[in-house]
Amino acid sequence: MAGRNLDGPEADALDLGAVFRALADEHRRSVITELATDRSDSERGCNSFDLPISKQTQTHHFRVLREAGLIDEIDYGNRKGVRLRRADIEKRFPGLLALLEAGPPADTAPR
Amino acid sequence: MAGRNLDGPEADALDLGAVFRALADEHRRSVITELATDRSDSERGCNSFDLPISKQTQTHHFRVLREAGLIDEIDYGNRKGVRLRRADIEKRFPGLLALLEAGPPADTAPR
DNA sequence: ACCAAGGTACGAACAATTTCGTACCTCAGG
DNA sequence: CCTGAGGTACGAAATTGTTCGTACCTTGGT
Repeated sequence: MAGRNLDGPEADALDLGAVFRALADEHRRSVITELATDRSDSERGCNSFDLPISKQTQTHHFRVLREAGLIDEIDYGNRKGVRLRRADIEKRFPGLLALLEAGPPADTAPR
Repeated sequence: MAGRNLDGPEADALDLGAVFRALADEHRRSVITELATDRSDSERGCNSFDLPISKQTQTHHFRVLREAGLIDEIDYGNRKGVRLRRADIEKRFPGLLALLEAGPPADTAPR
């Protein structure tokens, strides 16, 4: 079965406020950072991120990410797939994903 | 008298989480967007943004922006100046400020 | 010395967010 | 058909964030 896409906003309707609010949470930002780092943009399982939070809370966070337009969620009934909306994000907010990769505190510059 | 700079984080220590949390609020984002749009980077008075909130709340928001490293606050005693830390932001998170100018919902594409 | 304007400190009220418990749904595999 | 794994719905508790009232500080002007 092909799995049905749960709907988020159109590419042109991505709202910077919603995106920043979504990325303000550490758990959600770590998910997007991980997705952004994988240049193959392959679909990931929802539980492949091992977040240190309950599954109910994960449901909440993935919903926030989808409603912000950052990910697609594919519903297979008893499991769920996640895919980064890289093209849409890059079109609307070019460079945003690159920031996430540059995000971690500068431990890379030990003077 | 020259005014004393209130201290925020070093340029290298800017944290993406703190920055996103700071920009997640509409009032704070509007301030940074306004500063980012002005390429002269001149110092602004704190009350030149006419935010629809009380001055106590403004104090709170400007403090959040300073602690995130986005602005410098210059204390003159009975009034305060604000300046965007453009160079530091661009160094640590290149392209971030450009996103703010591209931020408003796409009303510019009426098909 | 006084006052008004701009700003801060502290604290409380209010609102939003994060988290999880309980109960339930869906599908794959015996 | 039963069970287990993965996921959602709903609601409540806890945490965090926003807002402002009251009181106070600082400086420039009168």
